[in-house]
Amino acid sequence: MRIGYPCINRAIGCTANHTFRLASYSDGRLLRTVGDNLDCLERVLSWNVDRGILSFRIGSGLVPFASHPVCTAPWQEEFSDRFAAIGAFARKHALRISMHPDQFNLLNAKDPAIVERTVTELMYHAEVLDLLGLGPDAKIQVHVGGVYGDRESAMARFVETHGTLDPRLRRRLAIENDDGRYTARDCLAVSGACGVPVVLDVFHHAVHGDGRLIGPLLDEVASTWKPADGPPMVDYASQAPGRRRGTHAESLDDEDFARFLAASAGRDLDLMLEIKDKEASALRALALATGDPRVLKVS
DNA sequence: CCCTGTCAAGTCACG
DNA sequence: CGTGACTTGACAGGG
Repeated sequence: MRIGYPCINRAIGCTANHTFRLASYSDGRLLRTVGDNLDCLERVLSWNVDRGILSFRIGSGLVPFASHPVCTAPWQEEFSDRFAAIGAFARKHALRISMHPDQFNLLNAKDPAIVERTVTELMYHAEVLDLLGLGPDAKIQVHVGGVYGDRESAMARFVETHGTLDPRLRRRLAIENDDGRYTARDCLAVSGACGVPVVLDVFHHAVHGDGRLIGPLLDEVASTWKPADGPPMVDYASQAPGRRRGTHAESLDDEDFARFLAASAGRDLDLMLEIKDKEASALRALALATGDPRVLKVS
């Protein structure tokens, strides 16, 4: 199991998510920002590898405005060597890399213009992973999308659009159950219709699921992943105590995490910890999962 | 230097 | 009908 965290490392003191206002766009500003972001991404991956953290989700803001018409800078050519070097590092250490585009990406939107913008944005994500030279196990995980008052039709639209996607994108696409619209069962139905792998978010399943136990559900979800897709990806979080239901916890809940480990034992999967304190909880989860005695004694 | 309103994009629940 | 939440705050102007 490769454990990781999304997008941001709070310990190093750099961010790979530098951006700027659209109004202040210039090619120079964009290239400078992308260079800064790649510098930090490189540092984060290296920091992670040194500590045994082998999964990482790259933030969508790595190249700000990449899919916006304003973005005319040739960042792909400018940084192709740097992408290749970072990707080579990831392959050397067998890192599980993924991305998770923003919520306004809706492949099943009713408005064709929204679908078109979504495809452009998702193609940018595929381009980043291609430039890194990563295989199809480097996934782009999205939610199924909106319901629009008719779940069946909305799911059918997703399946139809999925069939029209550029193979460079389709081979990387995965869908994840969300916390209010599409359950894991819904995602499995969509997967059955078009073959897209399903990322199980265990917290979303707890907040908005059908009550099924995690173990059997993991087995069902795992069957949607073909060998080329890599081990199934699973997102984990726990409820923030006293906060509104569905809010992610600030730090790892040892007992909840231990329950997850017990329920998922013996299965090959890669785990993304969506906890607000990021790498700190990932390190603790890694220690708990591998039975590091120094940590186990404390808890 | 710190504070805070605002930032490309969409949907939906909630008050 | 306005606001917050969503995988993730960061930018930038004003005090």
